[in-house]
Formats: sequence, structure tokens, C-alpha cells
Amino acid sequence: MKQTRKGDRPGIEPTKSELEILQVLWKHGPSTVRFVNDQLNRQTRPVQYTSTLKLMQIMVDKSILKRDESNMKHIYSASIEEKKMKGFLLERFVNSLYDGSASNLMMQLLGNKKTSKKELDAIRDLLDKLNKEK
Amino acid sequence: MKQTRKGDRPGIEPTKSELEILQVLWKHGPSTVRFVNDQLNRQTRPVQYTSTLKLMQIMVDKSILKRDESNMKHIYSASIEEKKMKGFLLERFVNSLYDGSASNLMMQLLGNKKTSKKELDAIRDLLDKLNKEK
DNA sequence: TTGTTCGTACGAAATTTTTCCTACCTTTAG
DNA sequence: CTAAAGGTAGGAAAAATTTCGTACGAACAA
Repeated sequence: MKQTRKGDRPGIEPTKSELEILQVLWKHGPSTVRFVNDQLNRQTRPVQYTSTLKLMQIMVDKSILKRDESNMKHIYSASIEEKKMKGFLLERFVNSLYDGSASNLMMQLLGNKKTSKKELDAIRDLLDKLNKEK
Repeated sequence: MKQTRKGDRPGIEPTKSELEILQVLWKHGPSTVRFVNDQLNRQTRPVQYTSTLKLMQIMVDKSILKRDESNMKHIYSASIEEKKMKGFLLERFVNSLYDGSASNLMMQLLGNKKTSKKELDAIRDLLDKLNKEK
């Protein structure tokens, strides 16, 4: 029998291009295709208007986006909260690459890269706050 | 004119399936296709032997893997260091989702998830060590 | 020797993702 | 009214990724 490769998709799981679109919508709020496409071309990479349109239509199909069709210029918005989605992606990332260990990830992150002192302090503060809660 | 989508690939950039194979090789060292395929089936998902074979051959083409053909059973190994690759992937992840800010990522990571006290302490130690260096 | 098992090679198909072409509708300037 | 500009819909093609079927060689047990 043939095998179904993604039959059990959790509803989420945007592709790379879809994520780019989500980022625009999260950052700027509900937008037209035109606006999203402009942002992509300005900030990310060249892409045709209808390509962006099509992809956003697909995303509505997949329920990744919502669409207000009351006007001719449809207004699209992310149907998933930024925090939620990013949390999900982050968790998958950590599980897949760092065996689910936050400190493993941190080690890589801080050990490898030039992270500014300001960043380090911010993280320390965050830790302090969390420590008090526990 | 037609557009080339990935003409400037940096040599790295494994796909999802390729990453699964890399993980096996990083964890267990140089291995045969048979071994990798067994691991995938045991720990990840069902996949045919020849599918794994093909993919690993493709990865050799792309120079993601190296292959020792001196014996009939070819021995494959990752041609990219685990740390290097994961560092690269992490950097891209942070840049794409957290605006390049490690502390933003930490906030999400620690705020969202049940991270154990042990984890927190480990991270704190790491921070202390880094602070002294700066 | 012979057949069974286990290996590689490789083309082709299936899937998924991405892009673009074309048709057609609405709005608006002239 | 008419043309131009700008919008949506949707099919189809292009690219990228993943899977599998088939051929065929080497090793090995009977």
C-alpha cells in the first residue's frame, strides 16, 4: 500500500516561505497582499505579486491565515499567535537539535557567537527573575 | 528570464530528512547505510532501505557526507562538524525568528517551558564563566 | 555450482513547495 | 464610455525533496 507522508499534520507547521509571510503579518498586523509582497521584496527577496497572493491563499486553505473578504482588497491576518507558533517552532528545534536541553542550546548560542554584554545581562536578569519564582 | 532559486547555496543547508541522517552519523560515528536506516526506522519513522541509500548518495554529491568505498559496504560519515552545523542552524533560527537576539529566544524558551532548576543552574554557571571572560 | 542474501547504482515517479501565466472583475482617471 | 490600474481566482509549470522499483554485482551457505 502507498504511504501517506503527512496525513497527521498538526495543523500548524508553516513552510519557510509561509513563515516569511507570517513574520510580516505579525510585525505589521492585518495587511493586504500588496503590502505583504512589498515588504518581502523590500526586506527579504524578490517575488512576484501573484506568487505571494497564491501562497497566502493556500495558507488560508490550511487555516494558517484568516481573510476578511468584505472589501475587494482582502485583508489577511495570522490565525496563530506569534508567541504560540514561535514557541512551537522553538520547542521542535530544541528537541531535534539539542536533545530538548535548553542549556545545551545556550552553550552553543553563547559559546559560539559574539553575544553582547547587554544581551548577557538581560539573560541574567531573566534568570534571576525565574529563580525567585522557583 | 527564469529565476534560479538556490544557485548560491552555501554548501551546507541540509533538508529535514538530511538532518535526520546527519544526527545518526553524529551520534554513532561513521556508519553503513544499513545501520543508519535501522536507526531511522527504530527512532524516527519508517523508511525503505533504498530511500535512505539514495538520500545518502545525494548527500555525498552535495558534499554533506563523505564516503569510504574501499569496502563493498560503504562507510558514510558527516563531512561537517556537528557543532559547526548546529551553530549555523541556530544562528539562522535566531536571526529569522528572534531578530538575532539571544535573550529574546531565552525569554521564549524559559518563559514558555518547564525548564528544570538544574537546567537553570547550568545556564547560570555558563553565564558566570562568560562574564569573567569579558 | 547454485541460489539466497545483502550490497550499490540509478532512473523515474510521487509529493511538496514555489512560482508564474492567464482570465476576468472592479475601481478610477480622463 | 473607455482605458488603465489594480485586485482575485485558479491552473499549470517549475523546483526541490523524498520515495521506491529494478537491475545487477559480490559474498556466502548449502
